[in-house]
Amino acid sequence: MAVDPAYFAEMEARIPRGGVRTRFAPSPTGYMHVGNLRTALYAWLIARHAGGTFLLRIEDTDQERLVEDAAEVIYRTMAQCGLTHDEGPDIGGPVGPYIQTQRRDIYGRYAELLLEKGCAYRCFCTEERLAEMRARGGGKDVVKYDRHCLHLSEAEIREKLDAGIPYVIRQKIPEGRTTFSDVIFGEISVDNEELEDQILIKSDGLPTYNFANVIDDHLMGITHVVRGSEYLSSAPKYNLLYEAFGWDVPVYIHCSPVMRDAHNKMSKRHGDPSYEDLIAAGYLTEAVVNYVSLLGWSPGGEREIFSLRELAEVFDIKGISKSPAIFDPLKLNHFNAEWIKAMTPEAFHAAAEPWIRQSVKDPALDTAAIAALLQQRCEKLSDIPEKVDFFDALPDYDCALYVNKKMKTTLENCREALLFTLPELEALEDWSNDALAALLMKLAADRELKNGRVMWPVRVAVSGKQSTPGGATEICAILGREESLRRVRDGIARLEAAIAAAE
RNA sequence: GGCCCGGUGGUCAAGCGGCUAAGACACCGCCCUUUCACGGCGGUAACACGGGUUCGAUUCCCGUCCGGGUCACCA
Repeated sequence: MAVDPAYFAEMEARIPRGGVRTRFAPSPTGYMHVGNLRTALYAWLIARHAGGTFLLRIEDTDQERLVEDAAEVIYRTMAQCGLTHDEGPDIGGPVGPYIQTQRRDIYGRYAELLLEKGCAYRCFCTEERLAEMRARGGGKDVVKYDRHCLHLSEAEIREKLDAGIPYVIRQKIPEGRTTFSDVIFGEISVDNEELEDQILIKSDGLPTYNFANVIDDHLMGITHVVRGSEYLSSAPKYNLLYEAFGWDVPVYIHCSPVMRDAHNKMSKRHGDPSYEDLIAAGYLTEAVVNYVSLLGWSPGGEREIFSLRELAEVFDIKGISKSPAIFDPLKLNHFNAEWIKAMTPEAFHAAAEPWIRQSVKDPALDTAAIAALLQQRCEKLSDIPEKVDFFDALPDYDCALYVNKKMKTTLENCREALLFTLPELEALEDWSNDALAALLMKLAADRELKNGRVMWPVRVAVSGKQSTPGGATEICAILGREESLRRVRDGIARLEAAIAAAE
């Protein structure tokens, strides 16, 4: 039971020194929400900006909440976002293992060390006794552990140990006041009276998050700890632990949460989107990363569009804000639209094609040409199917669509326009957008009409929709001669029926 | 409830004692235009409140209010 100094010396020797080291340490719940992604992103950016090391560690000490294959989602999300790690469970590294359940004996050893230093003690209290203690806690809402086991004698401890009574190891909080420093929040100081003798090692022998975190961050040489602000209140306890071990305290960066609205954090429970949900909803990874980076951080200038690489260049911890940020899907839409517009036509076509094909089944239709019309007009890829459904099949539209005040169109003049346009279209040899446009504009000019007087009825006839990506001629060019002419004739028939019905 | 933290337009935010208080999204209007978009131009809209400190407070201090976090053998 005596601690072995050589063991600790060896562990210390493994710690990489010099250079920035950050980590992302999720617990595998099978869900990577936007807040998690942002935390990972900031940790990654801090490391990359400094030319340091970024590592991934899986915190799976809660046996009751284990989710099958949950780590896969994390690996996948990180990889897709470009948040590459230099060390981690899948690729190893100098301070492994990187999965907490595989480090079990490490925590045990360090807990023993604390025991020997007199900074921790064994507690044999049962759940029942604890519950009782809280129950008779008087009028207080919250009751700290009463240190019932703090003063057990060696003999008593021995006796209980021999009897096989389960126990936990608790941190012994000293008297006084603890002050710690956070890059974002500055100096924070609390009275140790507020701190409980928290459990370090659970009765199942596994460490609590709080303990494992301190041990791992130290043994893995983490220089900058990035985590959510919900850990701000336990930071003093961490400091006390570092002090007890005689270790240097890392730089703390506590980030305020990403909110779904003014009162609630983004959460799985509320159905808020995970990274993968956003991708499935038609968002681009670049846009998500870009937008998320700006939720609670500002580069200072007026520029907002940044690639991951550019973010790594300009990222500065000082730009992280103290207050929570509400996730605004509308603004994400804007970033997505910007990233879509920035794509090459080829890249956009590749990304858009599956979405186009959701509603455009006819293999003869040119998805590249359709994509070209779409690129400036969609915010999310998921906007696409609804916008292009008319290519496949003309919807059963209402002739009221033909009447447009701004275009000065009526049922009658639309019928007239289609009637004089139809034979010209039938005679047109070059069925390209340019030729179609030249023809229709000439037809309008010959009659001293605004282009819209001809374009509008043709566009309505070939699309059957109020608005479309692309105008009359672009749609005709994509539909092809036969289908376009068929739809124009159909339009004439519909107009005649509508006019007859009106009379 | 105790303790900790926060509070600039609807949202994200710049600001760090002296500004007509940036910019972006959203919204509205105009222009462009073969629809819708894109683009261009313009507009509405904010320092939670009350005390100090100061020649001068959005900026510093105190209080109030509001909001968040935390007080587990969860992370």
